[in-house]
Amino acid sequence: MKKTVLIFGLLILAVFALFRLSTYYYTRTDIRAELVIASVALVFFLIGIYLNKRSMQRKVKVSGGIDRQKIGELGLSNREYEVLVEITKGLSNKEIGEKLFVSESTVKTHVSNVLLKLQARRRTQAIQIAKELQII
Amino acid sequence: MKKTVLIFGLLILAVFALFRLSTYYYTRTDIRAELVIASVALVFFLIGIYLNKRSMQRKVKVSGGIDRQKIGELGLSNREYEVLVEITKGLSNKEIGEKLFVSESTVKTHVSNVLLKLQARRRTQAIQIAKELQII
DNA sequence: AGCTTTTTGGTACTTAGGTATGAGGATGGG
DNA sequence: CCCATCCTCATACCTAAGTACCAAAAAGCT
Repeated sequence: MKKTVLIFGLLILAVFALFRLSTYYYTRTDIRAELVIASVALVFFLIGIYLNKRSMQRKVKVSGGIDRQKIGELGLSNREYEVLVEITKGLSNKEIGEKLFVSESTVKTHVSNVLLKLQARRRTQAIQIAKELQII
Repeated sequence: MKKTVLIFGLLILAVFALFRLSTYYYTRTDIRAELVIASVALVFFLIGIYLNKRSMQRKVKVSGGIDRQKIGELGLSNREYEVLVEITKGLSNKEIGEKLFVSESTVKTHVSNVLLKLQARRRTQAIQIAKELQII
């Protein structure tokens, strides 16, 4: 957040400096006015692209981020969430057990709890719901 | 594609007109030069944002589009693909049957074929693979 | 018309997924 | 220390998913 403020402050300063500079060139020198206007136009064009790209990137990050708060609201425990993640990768209960070093029974228990908390009837539905809630 | 060319052509014309207009005001009238420069800056700033937004949207569309060609390469038939889509929505075989007005047996056959063609062992894995291949 | 692919559906069987219930060990807060 | 929560695992049971094999109607193509 501090970085954002800093960048924007510097940007505004630079814009102001450019503005002063252009009027200076316009009044005090004999450089052609078209050149001044054209360069100002170019610089602001680039600034527009830059700012827009920044805001777009932020949007992508937000939409691609996972909502950790919602995981808490749903009452999903650590282990349950881990199991959910493996489910979305398409693993079977057995494979999940091997990956997390627990028995298949344990995985089944976790899966059952996950389905309950996500209000899903099948693991495929859990995948869909988890995606909608942006917790994966 | 024609629309894009048209828009860009109009844009370039508008920019050129603006440029001529600004130099005209600058040389022939007594409007303050700062105003001219500032408005040119503003316009080009907005143009920068607009163009950037357009290109971004195109990117999003490309990344969000589904690869129909790949569906053909995989040998997935119409019905099989429809079933795959319903699988990714989290429906059971029975529900898919009701939605597509066929028996559960038929759905099972289609699912089996889909798994074979996607080289998946489970429907959850099929979801994952289909996503990677950008088929859904 | 003859051929291929698709779509449909069935039976029989195996495996995976999911539920219910209980229970013991680990952890952390009051 | 006690209680709640989490994690672990097991048994028993039922349902859904998936496989194998077959078969017939429908659609497309040459």
